[in-house]
Amino acid sequence: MPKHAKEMEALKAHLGKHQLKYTRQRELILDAFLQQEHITAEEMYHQLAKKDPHLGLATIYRTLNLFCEAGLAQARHFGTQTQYDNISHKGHHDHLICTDCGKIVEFENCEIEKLQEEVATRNGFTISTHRLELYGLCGRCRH
Amino acid sequence: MPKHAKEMEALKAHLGKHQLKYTRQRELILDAFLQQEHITAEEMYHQLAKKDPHLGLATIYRTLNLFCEAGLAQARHFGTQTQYDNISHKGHHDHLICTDCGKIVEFENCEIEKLQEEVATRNGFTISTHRLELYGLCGRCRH
DNA sequence: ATCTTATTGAGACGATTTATCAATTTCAAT
DNA sequence: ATTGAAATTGATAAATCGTCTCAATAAGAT
Repeated sequence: MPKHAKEMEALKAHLGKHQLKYTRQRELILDAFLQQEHITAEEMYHQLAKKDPHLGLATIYRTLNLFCEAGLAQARHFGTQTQYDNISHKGHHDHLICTDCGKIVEFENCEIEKLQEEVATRNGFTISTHRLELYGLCGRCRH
Repeated sequence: MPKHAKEMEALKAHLGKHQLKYTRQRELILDAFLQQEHITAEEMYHQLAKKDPHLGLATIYRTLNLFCEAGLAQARHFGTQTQYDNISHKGHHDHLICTDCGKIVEFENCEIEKLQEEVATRNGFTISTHRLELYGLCGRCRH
């Protein structure tokens, strides 16, 4: 049984529903993508540079956007680049960031997420992912 | 007394501290900016196109970035563009963002903020600001 | 008023992403 | 297995967004 059978089925379902085709390139990109928490198109391009067949950068972009439409990925614009987040790893997108030394601490808090759901429901939204960043000074930099 | 006296003072304080100058352009852009919840550089460029003096797009970008450094604005990347959020009266700015149509709903939730403080304290951080974005589908786009 | 320094506007530039298009591949129907 | 219509690919051109450059101008201290 392949490593990412569940996600591969989800992709195939989406392809079938939209008269799209299952290609070797899409399989390669899916495999690489599911091993990451998040990745940019450029990073993936270099990661897969040596694979056969050779993958063009345009194909990487097209395929990552396809994953977004299929519900496997979510694009997030950070700085000048676009990060493609792996939805199946979701839940760990929260960060404490020290504005002085740049230190980043990851955390997860179920209570906050419950409250987020409440806010979303109250506004008619269905949340697929979120991003929470707390900026401040870490213990060492406060002195 | 000018409409945005408080914010203008905050800007002047920042300018003074960094040997920067208070120009007619910066005043115009500040006035326009404070009347918005959030705006892109391009939108502001068109809004101010008829003003005297004429404002170059580069100046708009430079000035909005200056506002970020001065703590009056916060940049947020959505879609292909950068939104500059007005954080001058609200100390924070939380968003529900529809990933389909781009609709943005603003909200605030004291309980979430209390929990954020707890997380920060537990990790030795002192928070100065934060960013919370919930991504998903709005009611209209869910069908 | 003068002088130093920051700022401006216009356009060049750089980085990222999308559009174009001929050649190739998929896949359903023979 | 072969065929053939339709989707996909890779290379590159083009578009988009934001920053950089630089000569001219404006701010503000002396």
